[in-house]
Amino acid sequence: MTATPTPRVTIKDVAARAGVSKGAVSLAFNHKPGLSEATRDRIFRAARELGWAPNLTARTLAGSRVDVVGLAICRPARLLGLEPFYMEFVSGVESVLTEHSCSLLLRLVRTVEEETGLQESWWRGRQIGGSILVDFRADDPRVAMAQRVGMPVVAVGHPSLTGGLTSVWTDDATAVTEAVRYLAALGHRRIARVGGAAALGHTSIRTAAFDEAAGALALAGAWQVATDFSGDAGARATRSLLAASGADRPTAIVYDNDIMAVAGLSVAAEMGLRVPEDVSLLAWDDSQLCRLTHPTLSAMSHDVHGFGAEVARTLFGVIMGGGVGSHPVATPVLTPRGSTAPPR
Amino acid sequence: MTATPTPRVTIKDVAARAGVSKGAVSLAFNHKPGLSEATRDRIFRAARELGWAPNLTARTLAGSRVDVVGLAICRPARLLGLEPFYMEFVSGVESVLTEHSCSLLLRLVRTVEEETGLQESWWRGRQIGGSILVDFRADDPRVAMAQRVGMPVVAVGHPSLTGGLTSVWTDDATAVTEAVRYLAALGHRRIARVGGAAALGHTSIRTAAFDEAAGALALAGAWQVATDFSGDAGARATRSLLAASGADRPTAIVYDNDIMAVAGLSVAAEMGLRVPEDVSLLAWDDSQLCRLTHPTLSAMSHDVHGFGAEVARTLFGVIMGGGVGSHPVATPVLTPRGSTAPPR
DNA sequence: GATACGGACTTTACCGGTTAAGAAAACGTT
DNA sequence: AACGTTTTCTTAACCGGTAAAGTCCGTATC
Repeated sequence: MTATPTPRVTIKDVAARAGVSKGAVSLAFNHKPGLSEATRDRIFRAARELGWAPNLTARTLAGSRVDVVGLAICRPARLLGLEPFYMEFVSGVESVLTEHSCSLLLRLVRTVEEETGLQESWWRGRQIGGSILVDFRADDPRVAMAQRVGMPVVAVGHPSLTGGLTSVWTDDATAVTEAVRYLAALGHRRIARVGGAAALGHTSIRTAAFDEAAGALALAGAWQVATDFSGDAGARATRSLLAASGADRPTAIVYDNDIMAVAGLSVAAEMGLRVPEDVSLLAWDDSQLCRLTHPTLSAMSHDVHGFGAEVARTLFGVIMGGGVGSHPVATPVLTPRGSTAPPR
Repeated sequence: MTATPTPRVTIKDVAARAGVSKGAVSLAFNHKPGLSEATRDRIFRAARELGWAPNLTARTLAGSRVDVVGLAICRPARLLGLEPFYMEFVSGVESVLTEHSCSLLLRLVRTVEEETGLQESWWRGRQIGGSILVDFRADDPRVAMAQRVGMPVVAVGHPSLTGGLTSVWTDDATAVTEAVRYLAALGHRRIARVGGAAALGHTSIRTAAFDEAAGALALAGAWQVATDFSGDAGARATRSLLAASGADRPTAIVYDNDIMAVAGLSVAAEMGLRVPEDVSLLAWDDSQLCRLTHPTLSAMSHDVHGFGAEVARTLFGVIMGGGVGSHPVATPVLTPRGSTAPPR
């Protein structure tokens, strides 16, 4: 297997076998007019016999459409494996790509700058026909890059962050407000939020919305902590929030993803606090995980798979030259389960 | 953004600006000898000024190395999002690919046949320089295909399944035996195993090993159930196992992944059984999840991230023309936590 | 001063397709 | 029968690089 001499079959071989020119084979395989049914058949038969399929690299170079879309994720590799969100998002994206016989070019990067360079070189090198941009931050360099080089992209994030790019987003602000209102309606007056990475745009949006909601409801206590989305960070944050006593301790905590909520659940148990009697917990994203814990986790439920699919569909629209604009998708909907109740 | 005319900068432009031929630019960018330092500098300066980087598609077509590796996963998109295993595996693979400025071409497929065709066309089309094959089953068609076309691949699976392909695998049989012995040593005589998809090769290996271990230890009861790896299936299986009473009920359950173990934990709680007093649970893979539950989950711990990294390293070896053979990696190691104890 | 040689580039022929323009045969018209 | 149209294919020029072979030139050798 070391350097097995692979006898690559090319269009020339097929042409020779069918007794026609390269051009004819190309016409046949692209279903273009200008060939008789008879020759078309002969060509396809020859191709089948030789087991030939057009070389996509050459096809791409010659200027036709590229059937690969890019996705670069800017997060340490180790952390990524722990987050259900991305895998589910990717699976949603894939579900649509597959219908179009399109593949996903995936790459983990360390910084936004690295991603910006990568995306640009993917595009310039015709490696991709378009790209999905995620994890926007304020003044994101990818906005200008995409516009400068004219790369078809879909930005996953609020329009305020994604500039003039076509965007697909969920209304995080409204969802946060709803979460807080729900807990307040249950009677909670001291509410905390364990947020995600502070650098991310959607984190700031949620943070601002939380502050505003807390103010509007005149809560007696409102805390916010930033984390890196990991379960460990969620556990630490929960531990320090619950370590306080009396009026300094929140009676309800909202998490920015579900892995942290699971961690919070376990910290509460370990500290001898009952959920939801002593403290209410509310997760985000709502992967299957939330239904597997005991008590089950109430969550701001969000169809991440469907979200990914919608992003992919929108990208195809953009690549085809349409679908530009801002595409809000369904706001996460509150799904009460066993981890939220009125405070004692 | 619809169809922005992109002024693509090519090697010709750079050559013109530097006042040299295309060939010279190519030499400079591939760090090949035959150019004076002065021209080299001039070329790089010109390239920088024009913001040029070599077009990878063209470079690939011209016959140099391809910096993309393939991975097709044969599983319904929806299910994939739920499994921590793959995301962690992918993140491990990525961590090594990134070092080599290499990207991953990912695609979900429905059947092994579809994957076989896809992999072959990726290879023939020079879309990839090599590929990672996962989820082997008996008489897998990918083995013959890879050998026939001479595609560099690394097969993730036991050599008995992967034919003559270079393989990276963990010793599932030994691990299962160890898991059963451990539970038996704690005093358990009735042990169940909630396994994965029956069609997968490593599932059969584990199933056989469990049977053998159960026989060798002359257990009073040994059950095995096949699932689709989902938490729901794990919950169902657990519920039916624990519904029995007395001598028909297992006192310990081994799961084939951790999501099912988490589900099992919650089912036990819901049925009023205490873990580990009434029933011991043992997870597999051991993602972060196992440390986030309460009680924490004992597991056959397996560095999935490192496993992915090793697979990627091996693939690079194969692509370079070496590293052929069978590469066993560390056997999952038993990590006792809070979910296992002697039966009452 | 003719010969050989090595360094610095340029030329040119691919890689495997696509596609515009051209040519030969088949067809319909008057 | 002469002439314009189609239909059916072929030719040849790209796409943007790589790499082997060729050219030119300054210099060391005898």
